[in-house]
Parts: sequence; structure tokens; C-alpha cells
Amino acid sequence: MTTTTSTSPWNSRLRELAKQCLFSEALTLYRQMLRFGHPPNAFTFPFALKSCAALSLPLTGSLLHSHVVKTGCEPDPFVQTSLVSMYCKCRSTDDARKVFDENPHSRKLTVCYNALISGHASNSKFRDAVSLFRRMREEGVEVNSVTMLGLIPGCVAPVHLSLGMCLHGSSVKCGFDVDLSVRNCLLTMYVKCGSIDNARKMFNAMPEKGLITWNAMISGYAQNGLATHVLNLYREMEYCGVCPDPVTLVGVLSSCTHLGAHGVGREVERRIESSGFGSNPYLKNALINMYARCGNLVKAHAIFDVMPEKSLVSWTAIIGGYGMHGHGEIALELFEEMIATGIRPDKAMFVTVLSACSHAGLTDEGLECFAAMEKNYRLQPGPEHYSCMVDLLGRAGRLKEAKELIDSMQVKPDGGVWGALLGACKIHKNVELAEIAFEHVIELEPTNSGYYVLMSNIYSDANNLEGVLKVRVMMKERQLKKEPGCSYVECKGRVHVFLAGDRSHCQTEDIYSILEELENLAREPGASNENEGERNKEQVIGVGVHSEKLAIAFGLLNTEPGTEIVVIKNLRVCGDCHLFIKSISKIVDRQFVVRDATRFHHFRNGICSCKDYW
DNA sequence: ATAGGGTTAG
Repeated sequence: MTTTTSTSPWNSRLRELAKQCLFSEALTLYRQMLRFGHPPNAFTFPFALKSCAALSLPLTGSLLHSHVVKTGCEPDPFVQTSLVSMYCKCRSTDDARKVFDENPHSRKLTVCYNALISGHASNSKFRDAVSLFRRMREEGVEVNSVTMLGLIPGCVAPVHLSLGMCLHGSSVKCGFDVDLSVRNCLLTMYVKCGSIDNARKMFNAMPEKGLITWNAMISGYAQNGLATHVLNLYREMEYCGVCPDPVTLVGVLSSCTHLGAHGVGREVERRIESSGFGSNPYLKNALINMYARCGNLVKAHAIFDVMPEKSLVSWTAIIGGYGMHGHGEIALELFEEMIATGIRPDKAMFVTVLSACSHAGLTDEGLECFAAMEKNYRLQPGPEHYSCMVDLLGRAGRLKEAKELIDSMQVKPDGGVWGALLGACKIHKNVELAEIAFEHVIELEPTNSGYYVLMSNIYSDANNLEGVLKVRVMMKERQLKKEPGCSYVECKGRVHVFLAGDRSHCQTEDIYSILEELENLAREPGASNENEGERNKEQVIGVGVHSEKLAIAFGLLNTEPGTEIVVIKNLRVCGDCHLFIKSISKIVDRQFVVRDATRFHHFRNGICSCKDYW
């Protein structure tokens, strides 16, 4: 390789740009270099190729490859490795493999093997990555911790767990696990393989934790729906004096969304502002979601409105927010608006839109969207879309059509699809069809106790005691227990989890006396139907929180979803929680939502005791 | 002078 003196300053400039991640500028500089007659050399290509890789430009990349060949730089190991890496990052592992195989030099290089292994692992070719790793060891090429860092992230599903554990073992044996990155990587592997306990063990065993360690654990809990664990760990992190970054806060916000923890969410928002992360698009989307799901649609929409770049995820978040609170028309309007701005919806968006239609009873609109999905966007509906459609038709009482839709499905219906039909049969009291749906659903999800309970309630509504008994016996035989339903109420930054039959909350006495007071209120004239017998007695069926106020809703225990329920009157209740009754509620999808205010949590049996979670 | 790696939203 000859170094042209005139090329040298160009190379330095190129290196500077690549170092600062100004990749398109780097490529512009490369083009200028050619135009001014400075031939690229072995010190030029790694930076130019890296820029192609970062921008994922496969065509420019192969053009550069031809320049590499033309200038005779191909044998250079640095250039070879850069080529392999570039092709991998541009998703063409085959081309990377070709470069690798055609150059016997690179086959002796650890770095080149590392690039190829990581490239295969990150392009869902884990098996190939593993066989390359084996070959590397057979050929006596030195394995190092970077090799592990490329290979381990290929374990992305529970089927990879045992292999991942082997990799953990060999990392320890070779001493690679002293590297913090390798430990972080292993921790993430356990999370992705669904082994959250092992992830936590790993976390606890780490004497030195970096920000990424905390983030990996927090996101891990968040992805597995363990929202209260996320909030606990976040507090612990703050206690340890570790400063959160946007990745941390995205995980925390997604858990606030799950819990309806509006107050913690607002605290996180203040933190975002004070840390200068205000323009991070991930955080903005997470905030929109959090506010929308917590019922603060005004705030969610305000954030959405001022976003300079609204991505598909942003639109899905705001549309989903309106949809889940029963504002189907607004959801559809926004959907139209999004289409008009030229954003193409994806499958997840259609799930959101279809469920918005079904929550709001927009049956025809839902049917239209479903048809448009395949016709206009060439998106094959999956079982998740069919469950929305079955729900939509079922709620509208069109059970026959719902059943026909299932029979016409190209993909195999899953438990959710039959479960939606079963739910619709409950609403419309169709025992015969319910039995068919039940048979299918328990074949697909034999351990989901919710469906047994639903079927038992259908029999019970039809006064079919034999049926009730039959289902109860089935549950007993299969040793199924109904997981206790819980509700959460957030107050002053703390989340309280409520379980039935448990009086461990430090304010249990106060809470009971307040509930009793509220129950009495519910029986006041105009608010209840005392004469209609025990089944129709109004009880507390929901509670929700917004700002400092607590909303409590009353309804009939046998109220069917879709019926309006009314919160009786404003009552100020003394006590630490500053209880209020607020607003009008509407039952949406078996959840009770206070309009314009809050996420609602239901109390199935009127009074629940309460467990202090924190 | 140059190459390979770990955490993020619906």
C-alpha cells in the first residue's frame, strides 16, 4: 500500500468526521477526494466504509468495495474487516461472508471473526453465528470478550436460554466476565430469554454497576410487565446516586403507563426537563403514552402537537389514548390525518385503530378499516386483528358474523380470538356458541383460568347450575386457581396495590370507613335501586386517581359493559388521601374510565382491602 | 493514523 502524501490530510479530516459521527459529511468528503484526484488508500477505506455502515447504505458500500479492489487495498486486514462489518450492518451477511471466505488472511483474524459473528447474530442468524464461533475455536483463532459481546445478543428468545447459559459459563471460565460490558450483555440475554430471575441474580452479583447495568435491569423489568419492580429499582438507583439517562426514563415511564401512576409520571417529566432531555423523541412518545393511558388526554395531545417529527409510534400512542378512553371518532379522525401526512400505518397501528372502533361501538368503521388493511396497505391481518374484529362484531351482537369470520381465517385463530367470542357470548347470553368458543379456547390456553371463570359466569347467568359445576370441576382437576385481581391507586408518588381480603394497609380502618360512607351514599334516594333486590344493589365498582383527587364510581354489580354508570355526587372525604368523587364514568371494556380525568381501576366486589406496596 | 461490542418508545 502506497501512501500518497496528498491523500494524508484528507484522511485525517475523514477520520475526524467519522469520529464525530458526521457520516454523511464524511462520505461527501470522500467523493470530493475522488473528484480532486486524490486516490483513496488503506487508511481511507475504513472510515468511508464505517460511514456507509452507520447510514446503512448498501449501494454506496458496494461501490466502495469496487474502489477497494481497483486500488489494490483488498489484502489489507483493516480494510477487509471494515468491508465485512459494512456488509453486516447493511444487512447483507452473504456479501460479508463472501469477503471473509475469499480472503484467507481474514480467517485468521479475531477482529474479522468478531465482525462476522456479531453481524450474523444481529441479523437473526444465530445458528450461523454459533457455527462460526465453533469454527473460530477449531481453527485456533483467539476468542476475546468482544467475540462474546457479538455472539451473546443473538440469544433473543426463551429457546436460546440454555445456549445463552453455556455462553455465560464459558465467559466466566475464560475470564471475559470481568469486563462490565460482557456482564451487561449477559444480563440482557437473560431478560430477552424470559429468565428475569437470572437477570436479577446477575444484577445483584455485580459489585460495580454502570448506568447501562441499571438501564438493562430497568428495561428488562419494564419489558416483562413488572412495573412495580421498575419503580422500586428506579428509587434504588436514585438512592445510589446514579444519574438516569433517557433510556432509564423511557423504562420508568412505560411502567407508569402500565400502573396508571400519573404522579410518578409527572415527576419523571420534570426530571426530563431539568436534565435537558426534553427533545428526545423516545421520551416524548413515552410521555404521550403515559399521559394518554393515565387519562390526561389534554396533556398527551399538547405534547403530541408540538412534536416537530411525529413518527408512526407517536401517532399510535395518541390514537391509542383516544381509543382506549372511548373516543373512537377522534381516534379515527387522527388516523385519517396521519394517512394524509403520508405516514404508512403498520400492523400495530391497525390493532390500535380496530380496538378503538370496538371500544366506541363503531362497528361499520371498524369493518371498513379491516378491509382497507389488506386492500390498501397489503398488510396480512394476524390473529391480533381478528380478535379485535370478533370483539367488534360480538359487542354489536353480530355473533353469527363473528363466528363466520373466525371460520374464514387463513391463519390459525389463537386463544385471544376465541376468547373475544366467548366474551361476546357473555354479553349477549348465548350459551350454545359460548360452549363452542370455550372448547377451542381451553385447548389453546388450558391454563388461563380467566376463560373458565367467564364460562362459569355464562352458565350462572343462564341458571345452568350443572354447567357451573362442570367448569368448576374442570378447574379443580387441572389445579387452576384464579389469580387474585388487584387494583392500584397512586397517591403522592406511591403506588398502593389493592387485593381482596387483606387488611395490611396502614390506613385500612380509614379506608374502610370511607368506603362505608360512600356505600351509604350510593343508597341515597335517586342513586340506587334498593327495591330491586340484592343483585341490583349499587356498590363501589371502581376507583381512580387524577392529580390529588380520588374518584370513586358506583354501579350495579351486574352491570354489563357498555352501560353508562354515574358517579353520584361530589363528596369531600377527610383523610390522608383527600378523597373526592368526581365526574361521570362510562364502562369501557370491563374497565371503568372517568371521562377526561383518569385511569380507572375496578373493584369487583365492592369493597377491597388494600395493601401498602411501597 | 485505520478494524470488532453492551441499554431505549406503540
